Amino acid sequence: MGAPYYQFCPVAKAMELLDERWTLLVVRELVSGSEQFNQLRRGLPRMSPSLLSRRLTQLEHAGLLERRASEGTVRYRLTPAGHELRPVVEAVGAWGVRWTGELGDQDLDPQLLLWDMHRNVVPDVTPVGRTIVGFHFRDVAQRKRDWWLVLGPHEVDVCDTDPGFGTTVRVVADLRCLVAVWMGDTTWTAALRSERLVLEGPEDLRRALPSWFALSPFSTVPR
Amino acid sequence: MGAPYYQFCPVAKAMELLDERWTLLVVRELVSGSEQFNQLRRGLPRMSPSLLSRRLTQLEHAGLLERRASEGTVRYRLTPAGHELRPVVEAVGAWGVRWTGELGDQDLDPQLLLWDMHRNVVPDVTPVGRTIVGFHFRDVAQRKRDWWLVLGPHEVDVCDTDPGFGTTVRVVADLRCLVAVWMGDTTWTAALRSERLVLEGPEDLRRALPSWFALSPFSTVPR
DNA sequence: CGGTATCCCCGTCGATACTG
DNA sequence: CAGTATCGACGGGGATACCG
Repeated sequence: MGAPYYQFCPVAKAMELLDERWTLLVVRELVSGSEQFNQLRRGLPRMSPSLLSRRLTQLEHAGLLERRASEGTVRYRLTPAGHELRPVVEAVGAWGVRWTGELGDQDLDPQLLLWDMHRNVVPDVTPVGRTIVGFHFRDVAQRKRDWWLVLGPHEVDVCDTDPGFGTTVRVVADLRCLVAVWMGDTTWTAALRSERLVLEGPEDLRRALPSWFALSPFSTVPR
Repeated sequence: MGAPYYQFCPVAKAMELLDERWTLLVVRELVSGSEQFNQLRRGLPRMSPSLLSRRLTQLEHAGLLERRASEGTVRYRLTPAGHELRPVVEAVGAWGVRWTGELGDQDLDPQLLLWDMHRNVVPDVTPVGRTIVGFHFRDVAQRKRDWWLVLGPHEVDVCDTDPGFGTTVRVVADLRCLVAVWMGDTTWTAALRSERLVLEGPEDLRRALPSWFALSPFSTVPR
């Protein structure tokens, strides 16, 4: 599907598929649990829909995923072959954590952070009923400064406008700092102590909030 | 160095480097022990020298390898960061072995096979002194049909013309069959029994020859 | 929600030749 | 041995608009 290398080496044969731009990130999204087109888009905001569509078709033809339409929505699910790319994604990510260096400001996207966090809310640990977590990123441009996570009993939603239920707890932070916490480069505790991250709201909820989120799967990679 | 994804995800940051065409194959060659420019070229025959040069520069700037000139030759060596890509190469290759499907005729290059085999000759198992192993691929075009491996006491050379010392043992085979043996998709025994591979020469050497070569690192991947 | 349809540009890559 | 130099084509991908 990609350009051939004309080598029998399995690394070459695999990379004919995987070295095309965006491909492994699409796989990452699928491995992370996204199934619908627009879910994938939210995890890949800079990818054009036409290219996403093409990549999904390629992956389907390569036997890595199955496209299935049901109940008015289309779902993309990894096949066994696709699932076995998880170790590849993990190996690449683990290497990235260790050797990729400081993140540029360009890499710090609040939407991506919230999208990642929303998938990693720990059920049964969040308060009963609906909880609204507000986020305010002091160092980000106006338009992308404020976000909300609506933790419902059965699902979590990301909003870029006030959902209007009132905010239960508020996280005020430098985006870079919250990303560092999320990636495991620092801890909630250290971030709070440095005051680059502040929690606002009732004391018990402020104390509890860090436990509501599992960190990035790569936060445990030693560095 | 590659086009940015504008994501803080370590998979994305890593793939900015690794998703460019040829890059991971260059790393594979370095992991496999090649150090000099023209050694790398032999493992990447379809890659233009200018592109190889560019990739090496990129990898150097990314801190994955060190370029060192000594005694009139230039050597490229992986840094610790580069070495840690070995698990990535292995994961990609293991997936490739399992899910990449049948090889096309285009992928079967005798030169690459010989180059791979020459790096995996087991020392202390080959006969004392100089041994010449001839290869004749029945199903390959005239020009690339005959090859020789010169097993010396301290090095192994690949030749596409008769080195002229006389051939000790000769392997006559379908290229696809020998590749299958090399990749672990079949065994020397099965190949010999099927007569798609024939050994010519003194009986003791014919018996011993399979033990002279370690198979591809991916031959042990279960499938 | 789940995509197509264009359109154009720019950069990558491939091919080939050549050099210290 | 270890690369540069040059050049052209092509096609991947970004952007945007639009549709069922």
